[in-house]
Amino acid sequence: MNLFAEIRELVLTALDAEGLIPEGANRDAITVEPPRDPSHGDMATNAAMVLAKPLGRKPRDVAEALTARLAQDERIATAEVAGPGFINLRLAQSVWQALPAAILAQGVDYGRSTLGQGKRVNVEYVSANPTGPMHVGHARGAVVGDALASLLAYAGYDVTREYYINDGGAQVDVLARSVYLRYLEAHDLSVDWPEGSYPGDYLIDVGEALKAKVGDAWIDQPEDVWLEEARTFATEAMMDLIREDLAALGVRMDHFFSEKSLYGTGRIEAAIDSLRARGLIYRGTLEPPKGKTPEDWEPREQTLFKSTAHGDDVDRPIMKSDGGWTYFAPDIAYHYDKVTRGYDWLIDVFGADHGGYVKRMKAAVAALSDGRVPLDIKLIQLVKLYRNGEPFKMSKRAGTFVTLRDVVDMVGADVARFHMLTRKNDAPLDFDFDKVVEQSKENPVFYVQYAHARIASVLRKAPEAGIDVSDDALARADMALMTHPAELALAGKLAEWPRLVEIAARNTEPHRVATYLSELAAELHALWNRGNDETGLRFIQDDPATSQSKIALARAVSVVISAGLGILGVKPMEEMR
RNA sequence: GCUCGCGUAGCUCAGCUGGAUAGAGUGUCGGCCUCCGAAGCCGAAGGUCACAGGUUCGAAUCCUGUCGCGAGCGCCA
Repeated sequence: MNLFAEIRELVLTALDAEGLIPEGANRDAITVEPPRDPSHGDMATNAAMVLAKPLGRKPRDVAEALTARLAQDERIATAEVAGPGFINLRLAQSVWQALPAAILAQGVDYGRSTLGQGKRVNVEYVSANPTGPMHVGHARGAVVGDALASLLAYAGYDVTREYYINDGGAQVDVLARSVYLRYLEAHDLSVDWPEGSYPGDYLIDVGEALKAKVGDAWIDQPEDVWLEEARTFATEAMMDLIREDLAALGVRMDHFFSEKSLYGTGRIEAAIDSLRARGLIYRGTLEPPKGKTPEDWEPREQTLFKSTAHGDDVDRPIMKSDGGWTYFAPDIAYHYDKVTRGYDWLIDVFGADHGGYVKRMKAAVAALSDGRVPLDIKLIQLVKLYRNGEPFKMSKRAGTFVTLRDVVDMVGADVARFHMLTRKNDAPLDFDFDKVVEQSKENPVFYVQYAHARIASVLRKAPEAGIDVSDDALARADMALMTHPAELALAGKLAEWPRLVEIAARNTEPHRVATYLSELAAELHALWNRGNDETGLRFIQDDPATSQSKIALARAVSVVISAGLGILGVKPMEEMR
């Protein structure tokens, strides 16, 4: 149920009845939205201004004809022409009064949309290299990807959450060698750590586990004896670690896809052949990058993907001079796999440092799907850490490296998640360990939770006054008793929720949910405090029937907060003392 | 040099796929607890939406250019 969509249908019906939509007019351009200034009414439509030109009439003439027709509907209290041709609508009081009951009947599914029409979308996120525990930077990508997936599911898409394991490249060999050194240490042998290895403490346990598994069989043995097995052993251990980190943050994947599974199975070759069949693979020599030529640059013939055919700036190599694939080749194969699995839409959530790969990846998917499957890439900007307002310096060497687990241990998954969703993904994020747990209104996590807890407090207290506050009873409350403009305005805010969901989903911007929840919480707090002076606005009244009508409104607010927090992956709090 | 992102109140940021007088928090100043949770609320003050053009009924939003900040730029993922 979406009140804005309903009224928009009403407007379109009225326009048709008046014969005001000429052949070929763009109906999609006609909108019904909340006016920025509440004094303009509950909703406003631009219909007259959009249609004036194709009709060859003045906007105000069109508007007059439309308002006359709209005013006949019982849901419309007043319809007035304003400004350059806006039509401002005020809805009948009964429309707002009916909303809380409708929300209580649907529960957290109020706001669910059919926008996605069951289309299948694959959201790939995190995809951290399996070489160590996840750090804060990964955490933001994980949270944004996870919330985006939930948002799209809520908006009617069939969503798959997927993690691409980079277990095929050279960094996994480095990992395996590092684990081998820890294995030797587990046997009390002293070792040298070469430059570029992973000396992190987290590998000590892995070395011990390896010792328990193979005993002393690998001591003093050459790499070809142990490397392959150590690689498998190490990546599995790292993925266990990563899975635990994700679980601590409340992130659950539907599918883990192994890069390694693409090698030696013909799957990379198949993907490249698919491109070759389209005439997009060739041998050639690239120009050096303009302006800044690398010192060791020399012209070299390579196997290239003609990504420029689909919008890239230069063609990209897919094969190294030693005959091996570049990292780009398995990426192509992986996305080819996603395309062949029949998804209608692909979304990749990458760190901002991968910005240079956006165009080539889009080009690859466009080519492989013949433009059928859109690929959207969300780049996640850095997280800047603070402690009490002071920048928090991270250094792997000094051991002050902040892991995802550190963040969860210090502030909790809910606080971390909400805070990381208060900003657009392409804006840097300040994360202050002290401020995010502060209990004040400058902390949006707290502010929203506090609103929910206050309502829960009312629901606990009301039965003492003999008021039945079960959802069933509240849904049957006599809402005609809820008449104060401040209350009707709050119901109006609840009416925006389904619309907000669709806007956020269309823009793939889960942070809009967090913004909306802050606004909703602010209106609840405002109404609450008005009750200090105007006792008639308190939720608990002497008359049980009046109480029920007001509590039904409050309960509807908490339902919407729960629904919104659910998308963000945050648990609503019943009390905060 | 090229590509992408960003530039909105002193500070941190929202801003509805183009709408009316651009909004919050914070900071400054002034109010509100005998009262459902004051961890909150109300009010005042604060703006050349980086700059210059363009598109149209209408631009913070779309296009072009300029400036500033960040990231990336052939066998590393």
